[in-house]
Amino acid sequence: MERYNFQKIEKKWREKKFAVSVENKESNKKYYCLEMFPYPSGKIHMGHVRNYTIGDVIARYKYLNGYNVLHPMGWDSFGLPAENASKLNNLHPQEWTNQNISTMKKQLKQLGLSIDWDREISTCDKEYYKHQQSIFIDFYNNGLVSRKETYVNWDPVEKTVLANEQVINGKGWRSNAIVQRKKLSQWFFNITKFSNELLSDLEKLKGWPEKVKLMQKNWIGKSYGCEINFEMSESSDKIKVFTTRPDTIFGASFIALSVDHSLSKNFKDNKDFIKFKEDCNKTGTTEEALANAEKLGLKTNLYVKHPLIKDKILPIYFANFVLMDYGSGAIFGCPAHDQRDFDFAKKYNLEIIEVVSEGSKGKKLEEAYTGNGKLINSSFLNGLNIEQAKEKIINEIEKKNLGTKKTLYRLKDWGISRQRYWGCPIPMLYLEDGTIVPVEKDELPVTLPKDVDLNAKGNPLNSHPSWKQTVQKSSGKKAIRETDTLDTFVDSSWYFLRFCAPKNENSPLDEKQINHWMPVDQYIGGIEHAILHLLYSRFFTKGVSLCNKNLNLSEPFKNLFTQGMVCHKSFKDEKGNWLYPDEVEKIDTKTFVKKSDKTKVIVGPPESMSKSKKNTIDPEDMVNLYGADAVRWFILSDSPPEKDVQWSNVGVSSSNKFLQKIWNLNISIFNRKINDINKNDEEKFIKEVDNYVSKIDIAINNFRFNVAIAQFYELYNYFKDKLDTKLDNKVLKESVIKFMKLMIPFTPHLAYECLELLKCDTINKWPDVNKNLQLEIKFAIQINGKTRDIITIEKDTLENEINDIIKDNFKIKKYFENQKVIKTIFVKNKIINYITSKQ
RNA sequence: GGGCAAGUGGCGGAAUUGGUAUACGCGCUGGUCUUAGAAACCAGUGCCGCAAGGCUUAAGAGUUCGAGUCUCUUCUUGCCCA
Repeated sequence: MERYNFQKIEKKWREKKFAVSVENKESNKKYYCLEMFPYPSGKIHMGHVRNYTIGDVIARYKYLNGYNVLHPMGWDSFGLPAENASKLNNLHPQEWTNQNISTMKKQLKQLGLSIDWDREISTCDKEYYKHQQSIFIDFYNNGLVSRKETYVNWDPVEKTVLANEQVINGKGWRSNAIVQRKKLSQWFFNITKFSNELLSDLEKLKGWPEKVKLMQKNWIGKSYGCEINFEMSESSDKIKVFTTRPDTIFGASFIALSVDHSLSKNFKDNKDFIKFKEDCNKTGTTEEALANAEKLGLKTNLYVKHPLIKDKILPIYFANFVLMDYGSGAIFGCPAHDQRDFDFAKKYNLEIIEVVSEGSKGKKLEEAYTGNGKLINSSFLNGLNIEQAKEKIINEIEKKNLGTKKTLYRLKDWGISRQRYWGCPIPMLYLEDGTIVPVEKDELPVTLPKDVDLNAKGNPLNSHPSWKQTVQKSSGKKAIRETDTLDTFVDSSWYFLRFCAPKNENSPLDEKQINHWMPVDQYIGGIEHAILHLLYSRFFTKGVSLCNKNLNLSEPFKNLFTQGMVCHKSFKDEKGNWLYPDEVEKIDTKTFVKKSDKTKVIVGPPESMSKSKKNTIDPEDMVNLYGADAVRWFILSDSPPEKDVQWSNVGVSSSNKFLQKIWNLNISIFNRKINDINKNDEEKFIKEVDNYVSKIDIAINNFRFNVAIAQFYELYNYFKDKLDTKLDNKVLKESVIKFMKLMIPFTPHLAYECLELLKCDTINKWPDVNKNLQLEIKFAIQINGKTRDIITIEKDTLENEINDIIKDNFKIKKYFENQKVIKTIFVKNKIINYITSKQ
């Protein structure tokens, strides 16, 4: 028997561009299957293999079920790693990126993915980013872009702005330098214009994991509270204070202001204040940094009147934990019920008045109490719970004209300026008269210059000798280009729209195609993008709909699936150096040694594959050794797709062996000689196979690929037993054809080869799925809730028939001796339970 | 500190959603074949017990004829937010 030669056969089908699932002209059902596109970092990794294999199973499954399937792929190809790599290798980011794309594309093709490569896009390609600039200008013209002075996380070594997630424990993620606060003029997308929609539309997303929706909800962070005006004690000036806990107003003991509060101008020449402001700017801007930093304050000589307690005055401080861009830049401190205020009050010896109590009176507070309870020491609020008190105090404040109810979101506008070269230039001009205007659309694209010094500190576009000098076309006025580039999250916030018509020259967004293909029916990617990428994409979808009335989109991704990571053991030698898996040799089940000198190796637990721990496995090596089908099969078989999977070379090797067995099963159909056919078992056999078809179909639909694969093993075992029976070869062959069709989404090369061999003429049609075909079932007999026997009976056997069947069952009989049955519970096709008691 | 998941053999995991716990795979053990090994094939494999049988889904309680599944308490792990 000829062995299955995966090298030869995978190559054959790859070259045929087999069943690329794009168009299926007869059908009008559409299905848009999208996996998160990769950053072209060099080579694909196992995470990509898992992500794209899952997507491919779905795309092929839907295609076989008669859908027109859009299954595109592209490259998220702008970003800092290209700049860093080019500094190391003296290679231009463009060339480095192109090389990586070409390597990774070859590798993806090896996996046999049903991707429509005619729609390939790359975000660093000016054919892509010119459209992005056009969308930016539309957003600008529709009030979705603004320019604001804000504090940013500044990395003093990299001389660049860091996103919050790039700040780790107050330090830059790359440089490890202590991050500073720096005021910069930045471009923003006004994502907060959609705060409420972004929150409420989450309810529409029935096909998203609850976990992701919850994370988004917390990120947007809607809360309500109120603004209260505190009158100064020495003048009629007022300070507007925002709070989410107006119920604690009677516990207020001080006012804290941001150093940027308008009142600070009175102190601009005060030495203490200048020093204090400098100190504040040494802290980062993340909530975590603010929470962990020591609470510092600077007392002023000013006081406000308490709005509800006659003759009570509160001191005013500047404080480092109050930020101008949250609320109004001023808070009232209620130390008893806010930990920051508590720390502050302890440090500066301020009054701590308890106004919410659990009931355990008399105890001295060791920390702020933020739990539920009843109001005390609060005049007309006494006795109410927090929610009631909030409502009542807000009413009272509004009635007395002291302030207003406000809804507040934790979500902030999206800062999109980056002081970097390898990104999409922001198409804005600064004219000599100080006005700022967008580049005119017929002047697009604003392309990146090729000759740039990446080793210069700061922004390379800014230090370029001539690039930023230009003129405004219509007026001929001299202008300076914006030298910041866009955050690369912008690039990935609309690529799914561009895939609908990637070659449309006239418009970034082809209305007809977008209205046809959108929303994405299934989006698949890592959980690490649960918040930002998905939120930004949702914002963009709403943004482009606002700018273009012919687009009617509210949400981009109908169904979302987040797959788990690929993990592997890590290895360290005795000195603590990380070792690659191929530097290690297995001696027995538990012992590993270093290949080179046979010294002991310490084995670490399975962890997400990472270059730093050297616990990576190169997918290309695996494909060369075991074949793409075996790699695909293994990565789907070993764990549910939403959970982490542990890579195992033994596992992929045994996948390869199983595929060989499948091949042998197909070959044996041709070698099988049956003279004496017995028709009796035929019906049962066909129904049993159809039952597996149904089970596998359900498993695929529910993304339970590991379960589907277990069913495949069972089905194979079932077939193997039938080879030696008197079953008609024709019947067997028809059933093997069904089997191979079910395999297409998982192992397309092998499946198509087998189907060709079997001369199947409905190659791209999924087998019919008929449910509940089983004729016989296993049935449990219980006595007092304990299973005493399992019998095989015809489906839908009735209770009295069961009683007859088990009458003489010796396993059961003894339990009825000296007992009477007092109750029977019968569940059709499942169990019968006899409850007995002594006679 | 708050929120959300999860905890099943030596390992990855399954269990039709309250009805046969441990499917399927890996590993391991024994056997056939082979000079030997690999591969392939056959058999076995939760724990205790010679057996009949008993026990078992992190631990403990509860609801139920019946709980891996529901409720409560505790412990452990992971993720997100602080």
